[in-house]
Amino acid sequence: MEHQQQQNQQAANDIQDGSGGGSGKGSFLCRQSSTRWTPTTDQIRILKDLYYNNGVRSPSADQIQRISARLRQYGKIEGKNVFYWFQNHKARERQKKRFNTSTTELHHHVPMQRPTSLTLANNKFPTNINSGYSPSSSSSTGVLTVGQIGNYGYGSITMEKSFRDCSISACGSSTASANESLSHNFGWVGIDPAYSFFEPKRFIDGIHEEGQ
Amino acid sequence: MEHQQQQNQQAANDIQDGSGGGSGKGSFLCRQSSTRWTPTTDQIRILKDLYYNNGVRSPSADQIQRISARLRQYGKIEGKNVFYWFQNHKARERQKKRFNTSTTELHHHVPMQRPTSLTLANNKFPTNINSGYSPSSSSSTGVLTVGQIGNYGYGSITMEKSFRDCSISACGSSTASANESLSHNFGWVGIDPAYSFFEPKRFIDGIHEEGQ
DNA sequence: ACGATATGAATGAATG
DNA sequence: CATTCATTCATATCGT
Repeated sequence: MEHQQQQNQQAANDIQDGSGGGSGKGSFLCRQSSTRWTPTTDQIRILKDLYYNNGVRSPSADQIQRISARLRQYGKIEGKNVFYWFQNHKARERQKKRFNTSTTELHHHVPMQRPTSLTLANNKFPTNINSGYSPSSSSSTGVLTVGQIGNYGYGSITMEKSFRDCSISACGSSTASANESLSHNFGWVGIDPAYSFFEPKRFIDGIHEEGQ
Repeated sequence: MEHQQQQNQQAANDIQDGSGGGSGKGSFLCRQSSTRWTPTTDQIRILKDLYYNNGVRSPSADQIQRISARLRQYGKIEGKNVFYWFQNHKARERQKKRFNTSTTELHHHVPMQRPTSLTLANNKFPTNINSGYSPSSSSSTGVLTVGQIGNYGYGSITMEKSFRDCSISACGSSTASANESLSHNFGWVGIDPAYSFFEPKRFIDGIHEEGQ
């Protein structure tokens, strides 16, 4: 994300122990050969391309097959990886948005349906996530228009992070009003502290065993 | 926290690294200090308060907004910081507990990178967060905090989208092989407008193999 | 300075 | 589609 961290660890493909027998995760050097898919840079690039430049959000099973087949040349990959990738990418995008926007007026769905494309003339649906994105219903509507997507080049997808700003507001008051005591005025968090009752699950710490 | 280590260094400061000429690590011109959020003591205190005294473990997006807004008084913070904080705190607590639980001679296979048993029994409960305020029985002084948020400097977070993507896709053609992304027609992705929906379950299920 | 540890951030995989 | 868990990377800090 902000700054790719483990993206460089697997620049080459063939990360995960492609060796059939194995599970030789113990191998030094190649860490991560464990169970989880480690996308290569090429794979990620293509996935993002599909996501941002082609509006692919929830590819159909069929598309997933094709995509994974295509990505397989850059490294080991399975259909589910593609599936999860899109799911996660989309979910996190939305989630982040949710963190930082007010909830007071949350309109759940803006019934904005992306044109079934094929209009190729004025077909200019949001090319980047910043612009209005089509909420729901983007699921595999025939988005692609095999003909031409136009929009080559990543001119717009560069949302980057654009560091908030350099202003470092002090917000002094180190101890000024940092006195939220607690147990009483947490209305601002949304929990209801007014009653002494509490959720057994939450408080009884040693019990809720999340085996999972 | 576990045993506060940097708790004192940024007591009031205006968020880490005033840098400027600091050299050292920052040394980036305007880059408001490091890339990563460094919670202030007040922020941590409140977070722990919520965690231990109010049972907040996985705040909803809604709560995250409120919390981060509230914490912003004490320093720069974004929703994702709160989100990650709770995620991490919960996860690590669980991790530690895991060790503790299997106190039996589990010596074999401890893939953990850091047992970190050092601060184990120190602070896993509401006992003392650090500051000297009394948690549960805080005589409910009219704290009022919620009512008026100072909100000094930045009224608007304006944190753009703050997304990933910067990593590779944009212009860095690392391996040069995957060049079809931009100048390609994605016909290979297939456009199956007809049946669009796709059962994840079915797909995932049949996919769960592969492992080799 | 280094090495170890604590912890913020990211993301694959699941589950509801 | 939302949430959560597990893992892992990255970096700030501290101890020696």
